[in-house]
Amino acid sequence: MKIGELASRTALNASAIRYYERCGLLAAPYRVSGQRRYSDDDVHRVLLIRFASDMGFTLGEIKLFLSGLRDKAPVGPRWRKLAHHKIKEVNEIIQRSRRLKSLLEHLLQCHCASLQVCVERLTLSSGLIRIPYRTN
Amino acid sequence: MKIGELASRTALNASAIRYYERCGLLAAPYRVSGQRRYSDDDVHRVLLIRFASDMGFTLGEIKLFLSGLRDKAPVGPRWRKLAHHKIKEVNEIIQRSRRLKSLLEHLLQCHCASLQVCVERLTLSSGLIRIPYRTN
DNA sequence: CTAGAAGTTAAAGTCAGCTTTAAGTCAAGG
DNA sequence: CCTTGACTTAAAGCTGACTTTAACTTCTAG
Repeated sequence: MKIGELASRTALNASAIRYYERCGLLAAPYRVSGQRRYSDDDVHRVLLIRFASDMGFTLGEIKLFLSGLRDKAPVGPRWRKLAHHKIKEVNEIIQRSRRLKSLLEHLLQCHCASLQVCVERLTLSSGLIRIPYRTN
Repeated sequence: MKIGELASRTALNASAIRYYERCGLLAAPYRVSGQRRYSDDDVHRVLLIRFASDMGFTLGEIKLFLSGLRDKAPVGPRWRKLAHHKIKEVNEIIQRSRRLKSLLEHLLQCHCASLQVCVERLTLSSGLIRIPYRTN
């Protein structure tokens, strides 16, 4: 199939697919008079990339993960390390999201005189905000 | 306090604080011979901004939220709408994160011959990847 | 008084992840 | 044959959230 079909099958823009190729996420496909031709395998690969990207992986990480997929060995140690690291990150995201959710829910149903008061009370008492956890 | 102290107290760069001011997230503070002077209230406000930003709010959203905070009325309908919308978003993030986590955990402990096989099995059978859910 | 740290500005740079543009080439239908 | 739409490239543009730079001024310690 040509790039247009791959694009519509993966709900991506053709330019995004070319971009992935430039980034080394997709191998250069064979061509018919200059035009790229793809297989069903490529559809799967692109969908996998998109999934990972939706999940918050950077293209660089995805490239690493996929290079782990190429060599048909069982899951290697470099790959495992990456995965463990990502699981930690994902756990943090889940925890922080839950905190945010309860903050928002409280703000929606509380009976404070004003948001100002309410947020102040929350942020001062719960330690939600006072502790800087940005580590970069 | 001067901008440097506010910056170190909030673990931000002074330039970020000036940027927030330019964006309308912080009011222009009073000045002593041209230099900005801040109060403890400003520390709280900046920490609140940083928290929200860490939580994935855009600066535009934070501006809206904070403008809701300024008028000392109880939580207004515009604010409530915003909060409801954000809760939905956060729920999605949590769900997707959980799916990613179990995918990663499975990949780490499964006994597939290779990652290739394992991922293929998962992505083909579970619907994890085949259904495009990017709606933008 | 003076060095140097910290403040000021506007404007440009950075990063990711694409998209858009410009200027073409190729393919398919009438 | 001609048009139209899909393809090609390199390079520039976009968005968000800052950071960096350049060229100053102001504060502070010795």
